[in-house]
Amino acid sequence: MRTAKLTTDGTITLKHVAALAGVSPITVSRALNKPDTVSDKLREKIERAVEQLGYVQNHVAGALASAGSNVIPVIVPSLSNTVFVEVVAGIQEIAQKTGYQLMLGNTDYDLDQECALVSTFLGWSPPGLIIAGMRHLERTHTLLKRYGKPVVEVMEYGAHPIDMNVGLSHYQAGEAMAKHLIERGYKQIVFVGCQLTADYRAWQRYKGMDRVLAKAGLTRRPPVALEQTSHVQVGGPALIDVLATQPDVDAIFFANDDLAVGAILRAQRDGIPIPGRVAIAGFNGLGLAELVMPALTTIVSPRMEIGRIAAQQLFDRLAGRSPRRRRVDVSFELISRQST
Amino acid sequence: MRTAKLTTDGTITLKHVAALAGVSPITVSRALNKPDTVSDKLREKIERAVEQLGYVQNHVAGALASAGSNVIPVIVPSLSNTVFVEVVAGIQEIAQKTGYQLMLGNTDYDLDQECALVSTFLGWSPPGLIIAGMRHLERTHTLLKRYGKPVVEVMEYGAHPIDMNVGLSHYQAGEAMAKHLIERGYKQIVFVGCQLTADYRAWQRYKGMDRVLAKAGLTRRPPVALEQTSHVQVGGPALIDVLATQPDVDAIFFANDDLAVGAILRAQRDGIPIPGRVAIAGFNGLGLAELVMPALTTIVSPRMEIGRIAAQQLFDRLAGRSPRRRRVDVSFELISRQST
DNA sequence: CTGAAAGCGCTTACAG
DNA sequence: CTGAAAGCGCTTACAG
Repeated sequence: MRTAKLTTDGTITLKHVAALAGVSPITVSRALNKPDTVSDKLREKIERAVEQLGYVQNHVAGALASAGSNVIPVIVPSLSNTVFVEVVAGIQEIAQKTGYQLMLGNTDYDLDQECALVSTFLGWSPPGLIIAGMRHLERTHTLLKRYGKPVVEVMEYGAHPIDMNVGLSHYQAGEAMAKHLIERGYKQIVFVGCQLTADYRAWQRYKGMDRVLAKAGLTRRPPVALEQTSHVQVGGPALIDVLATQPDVDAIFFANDDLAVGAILRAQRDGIPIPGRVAIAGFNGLGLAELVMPALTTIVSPRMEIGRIAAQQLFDRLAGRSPRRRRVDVSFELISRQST
Repeated sequence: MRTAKLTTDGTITLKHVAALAGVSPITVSRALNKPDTVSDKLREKIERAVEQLGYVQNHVAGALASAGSNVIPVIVPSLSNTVFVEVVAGIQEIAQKTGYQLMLGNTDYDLDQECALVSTFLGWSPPGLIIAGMRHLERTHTLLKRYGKPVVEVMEYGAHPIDMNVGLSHYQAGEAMAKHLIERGYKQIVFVGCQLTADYRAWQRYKGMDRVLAKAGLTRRPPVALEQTSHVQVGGPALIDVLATQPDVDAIFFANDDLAVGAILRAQRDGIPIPGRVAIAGFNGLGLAELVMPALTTIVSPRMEIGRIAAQQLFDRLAGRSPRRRRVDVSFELISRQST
């Protein structure tokens, strides 16, 4: 028997509102969820009752009864990387506008963790889900496939999405930067990144670069894979280290702008001429890239836009509109500046 | 009648698992939620059944039945500001460890939006809630008070928290920086920030600074309040503008490091000597601050730590432990570098 | 250690 | 436009 408890904890429910307004709970539910289906007079009376009692709708009960909620899980590998935060911000922007809420999961680049998160999140019967990346455990894949509701995989653009996909080809981005560096006359090019095993998108950029170097018959160096988490502080020491251990290197393609900016600031401090001694390129297109000296050559990825499009695709589907394209390549732009 | 639907959409429920394992649904529920209370034999049988059917627990139903969930709403004013993201990351770190999920809300510095978010979030019967800031609408305040579960207000440290509070005094931070600048011999000091009406924590820093200037008998200038969103790109133009319109200014206290770093990079580009022509100070303690030239004097706020402590306090309370202190002043550290 | 009953607070068809 | 009944899928006491 819970009746006693109900009386005790004083939760205000639909029934209370209904009683005060002198209507049935059903009518209250309708007045709240589909205002048009209720006469003006009743609606006003109900709104007053809601106000007076300070009634807060119980979405848990609502979700159970209607087998659906308006909470969208978003799963990303990291929050310390601006890139994912910006994607989340883009999703947020659209979600909030459309009346959806976000549930945030962070995998820390761990696929088991990702699987656990997906499983938990699906238990909330979300109307859809957004997840970063296209590499998942078999089990994660199965869960999402069987789930049967809209899923958007974001960040990279790939061949076999679970459902929908918004991103860019990191492989092509790597190719583009390699071509740029070769055009500028650099011949001894090395890739420097952090945690390249986990951050396989950075790895894809390396592979793209490597392919172009191979085709051009240039020296192919193994990537410099740093252990630390990527951070602006890491770029400087990495630069010094590369110059010491591989003195013939004439260009460094950093996995992201944070590292590259760190390297440029360090070079400036130490009086290492960029690009005279070594050229430096980044990836992401942070605002900072054009402010440092020399300004940084980088590839701009439209992160907010990825978030916005992903959310839009999801909500289009939820609204019954089928999105124009199931897969969206947002592409990228190489911006050549003084650092190369 | 929903039975038909159940059969149709093929959702796998506790009942299905129970049937396959040859036990009652209650036992399955227990095996999943309180494994110790079930005999090993049954538990294994049940786990196999779960695996075989690919059963995903329905948390919505669970939350309704037990009147509680493990999803914690976190409400912040912005996601484009690193500061809040870091707090969220800190919360995440602890939450994930403890088996809680985060529900993310973004108010865009709008108190009405904040109120709407609180109301919606409370409808999910969360076990607690974390919210940035201590200034809310009356209605928001009432909702949270009446809610009766743990609430942590983060970012600033203040006098009358709704429940718990973790942060630092921005007023004191402003005072500290003003004292530092005065000690260094600067006399014409101005505060520059973005959207100071909405970002009232920045405003508090200004007020703290202003108080110290007043006490020292120095010129009190109105703060330069920029309209744009705060961003590293905004700092440079702001610097140029201040030097042009208030040429006697000898020190600028920027509302945050992004602006200050932007200013320093611009000064470098334009050959404006820092701190010779004008001293520059920031707030936050970003990694970047010590890399620019000259290195930036700033105040370090322990953002991740705020998130961690807030989450810890919340979970302590949820676990029945009363946290050591209801209010935590995480304080700050002024780091004096070459820019002042 | 295991199970039958009741209930969580809503919404969804179905009538009127 | 409004309402009575049934049910969403779980968990919480209470027995055994």
